[in-house]
Amino acid sequence: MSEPPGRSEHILVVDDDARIRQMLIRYFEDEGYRVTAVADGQAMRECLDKAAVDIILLDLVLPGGEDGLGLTREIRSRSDIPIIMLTGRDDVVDRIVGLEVGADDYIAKPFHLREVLARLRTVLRRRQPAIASVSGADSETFHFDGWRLDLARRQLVTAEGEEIILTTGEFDMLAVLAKHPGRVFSRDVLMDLTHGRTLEAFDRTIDAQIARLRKKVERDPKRPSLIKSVRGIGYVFTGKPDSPRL
Amino acid sequence: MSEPPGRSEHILVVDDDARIRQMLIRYFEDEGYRVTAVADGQAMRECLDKAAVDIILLDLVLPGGEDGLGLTREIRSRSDIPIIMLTGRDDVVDRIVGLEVGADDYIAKPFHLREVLARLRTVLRRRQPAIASVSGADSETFHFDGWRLDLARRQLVTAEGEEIILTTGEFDMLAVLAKHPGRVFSRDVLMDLTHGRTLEAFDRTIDAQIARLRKKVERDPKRPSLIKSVRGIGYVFTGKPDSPRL
DNA sequence: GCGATGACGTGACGGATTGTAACAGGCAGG
DNA sequence: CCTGCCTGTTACAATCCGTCACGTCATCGC
Repeated sequence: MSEPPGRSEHILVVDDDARIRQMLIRYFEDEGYRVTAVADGQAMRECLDKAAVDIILLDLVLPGGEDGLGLTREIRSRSDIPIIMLTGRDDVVDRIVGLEVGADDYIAKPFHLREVLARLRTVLRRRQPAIASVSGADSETFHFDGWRLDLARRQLVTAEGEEIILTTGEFDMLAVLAKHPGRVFSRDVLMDLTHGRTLEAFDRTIDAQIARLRKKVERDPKRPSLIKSVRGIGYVFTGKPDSPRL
Repeated sequence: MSEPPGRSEHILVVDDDARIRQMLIRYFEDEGYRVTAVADGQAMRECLDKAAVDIILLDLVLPGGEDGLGLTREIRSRSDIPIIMLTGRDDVVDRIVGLEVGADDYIAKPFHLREVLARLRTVLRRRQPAIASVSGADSETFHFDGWRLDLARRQLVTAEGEEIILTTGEFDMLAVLAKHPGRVFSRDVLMDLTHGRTLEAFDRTIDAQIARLRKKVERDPKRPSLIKSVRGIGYVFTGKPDSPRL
């Protein structure tokens, strides 16, 4: 609750909407933070070059051909500064991609200022490992049965070196499962993690997506070896993790 | 709904909202569980120190600077107690992080009590290798009579290298038995371990499942050599463990 | 030994769960 | 506006497995 006495945290806001910048500046300065607000990626770089920044609030969509995802990747390539992404309400895909690219959290617009404050404090407090494993430059690549699943490039390559083209939804599903081999995911959890919404009764969305995914990645979709069903529960990734880097 | 005879599972609830604690206590005690409910991380530690706990329901956000993620990490660093995290509806990030940090499952608030019960039983029954399996410790493979039972991949391979396709229920049954060669399991225990529920009178569920399993894994199902019956008691796994891979 | 009794094996049935083809709405790209 | 891809939905097929029914077998008292 109390401020760190020595110095206050420095927040960098990147958003092209002047009203939002103004609103965030006012609110967080009232809360005792130092705030710098800029409108685009170039100004962001300049700020990062000359001032110490503790956390970045980054709008996902920016004018001038740069978007938050690219900027996040850029920042992550050389720094661990916590990043909270501001996204549209329903950009579930972007959120997941954002996390994979190295953002620490996101907040959907429109947001309540109190919520932003809460998330910001959480991220600052949490900082350390958490997503840390994700933030490693290209370390987010999974190897199993000779296959390679590259989260950054969003591509899947077989043991024979052939790339398998997956749709966005298929890739997200596979990514969630492959990240936790041996873990049984319920359909609820899968729906939440891949779609950001809750499962309705008699909802076969997950099943259909799994079937389509199996048709692409399983040698014999009738006898899956990578993704197995667990009756009454959900699905589990049963690929055998290789020792990475071979 | 009779009590599990010997002992009941001990649930530790960690939530700062007294109403939620009260609600969970009442419901789970009615269901025959023992419940301890505390409000913060410190109380949680004290409880863990002095009592045996079977599963933890952990609120993600807690007062006093500690949150569920940190506590989960802390618990995981020294124990495998199953953890179910209680999260706000939209904290997708925290859920993902939660799973990565080692939680076994999560439930979004507000929740239905029946749902909590279902998840809890699932987790208790299927204590997941969670992150542990990622490290490549493939100790979760059993070898007997030249056969190989791979728990992570959920597959059974004969001495001739042929895979035998088992259903979810068959695999779970075989896994329980094969983990403890020579130990006689009563039907009650098998029902509990494979279905998470107690055996009703005149319930032939286990027998049927054993019969189906034998038909797939026994050379001569009439004269079983892997899974033998113990009249009046239950079943015992009599496969000869090989020295695992030399 | 012999029938009674109870335990176990197992085929069959059907409700529930899962697989999947087909369709259509939505959306991006032209 | 058209076109093609993606994906949620629907309907139906396949599978799983709890239950029932009946047959066999072990055990026991006589």
